[in-house]
Amino acid sequence: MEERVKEIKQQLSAHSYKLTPQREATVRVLLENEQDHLSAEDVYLLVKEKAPEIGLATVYRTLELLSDLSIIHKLNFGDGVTRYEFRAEGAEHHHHHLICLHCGRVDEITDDWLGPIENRVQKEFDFQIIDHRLTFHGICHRCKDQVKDPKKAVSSKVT
Amino acid sequence: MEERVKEIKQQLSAHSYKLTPQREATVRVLLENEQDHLSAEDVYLLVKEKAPEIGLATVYRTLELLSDLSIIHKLNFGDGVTRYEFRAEGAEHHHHHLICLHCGRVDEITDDWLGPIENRVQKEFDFQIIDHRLTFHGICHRCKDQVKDPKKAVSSKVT
DNA sequence: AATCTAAATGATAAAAAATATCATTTGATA
DNA sequence: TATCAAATGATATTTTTTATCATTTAGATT
Ligand SMILES: [Mn+2]
Ligand SMILES: [Mn+2]
Ligand SMILES: [Zn+2]
Ligand SMILES: [Zn+2]
Repeated sequence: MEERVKEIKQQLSAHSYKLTPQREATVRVLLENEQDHLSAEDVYLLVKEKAPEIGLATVYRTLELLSDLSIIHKLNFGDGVTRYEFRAEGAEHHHHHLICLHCGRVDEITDDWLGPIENRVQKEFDFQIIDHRLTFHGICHRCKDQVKDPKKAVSSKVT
Repeated sequence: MEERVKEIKQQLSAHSYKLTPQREATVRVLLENEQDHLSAEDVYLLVKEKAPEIGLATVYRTLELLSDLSIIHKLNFGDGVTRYEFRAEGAEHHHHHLICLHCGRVDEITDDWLGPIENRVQKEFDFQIIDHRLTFHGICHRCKDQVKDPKKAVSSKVT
């Protein structure tokens, strides 16, 4: 935790940004909720608990900054809000997500399974891949017994 | 074109919805721009050209209806607006997209390349897949000569 | 053809998310 | 300690989407 914060401080200084108390509080909230996918509003409410004077705009600005520096990733699960998550250590690409249409939970595939497909894309489309987004929508293992007809679980509300 | 419209009319009636003039105009705009990925605002402006009296709310309602009936797909390319496209004939799943970070163009992979990965997901995660979203961000074949260092083309603005 | 009625529409208000503005504060450096 | 660009907080504004509601319409029923 402390090491991660220090590391981020260095990443910021490397680009001559300061790790202000507000930024540090935001970073800590993100680290403490690393397995979640928090929205800016989520982060704001959590940061307020430890730094009540922080403004929403600062949270947005900090998230944007961390995203620009590739310290965190911006995510969009099609529910109308941008979500954020820490980027794993050496992760080259976004990892994959499994979104349950029944309970809403989000699971992760942290290994990159797209290698072979990306080779095909580069070859067949002459498209140089920089990053990707892969999300599966379906029924998670926790819900499978409660869902009789999975085909009826509509994903049309999700983009 | 006429057959497609008639077919959609039947899909609507099957759920006791009417193909009103406004809905038909909207459907025609979507059909005439089938290879694009139009936003609601885009559709609205195009529909206005042939049916100037239409209201924006009606366009939103129509797009939502067509999406609920799985006649069109809702898309989110992380640029802040929801986009829409006709669903291909027998398409089970969303097709894949290649988004160029340099020119913004969107190309498509209409074949479903995710079969093997989906099998792994179902097996290893006990997750029953209903649909998926796969997008690649990178440099398209048209732009590759203009982009010296593709690694620098940042995708951090995109969710 | 005239009447009826639920569905659909258009205008517009409201909500929700994100960004812009600007006066004030802060923190690294001299 | 004084300086000053960077950062912040409050809040206005923009943008996208949804909700509300009075009015109109399409299609069924006489
Ligand atoms: Mn994740
Ligand atoms: Mn497409
Ligand atoms: Zn579930
Ligand atoms: Zn391009």
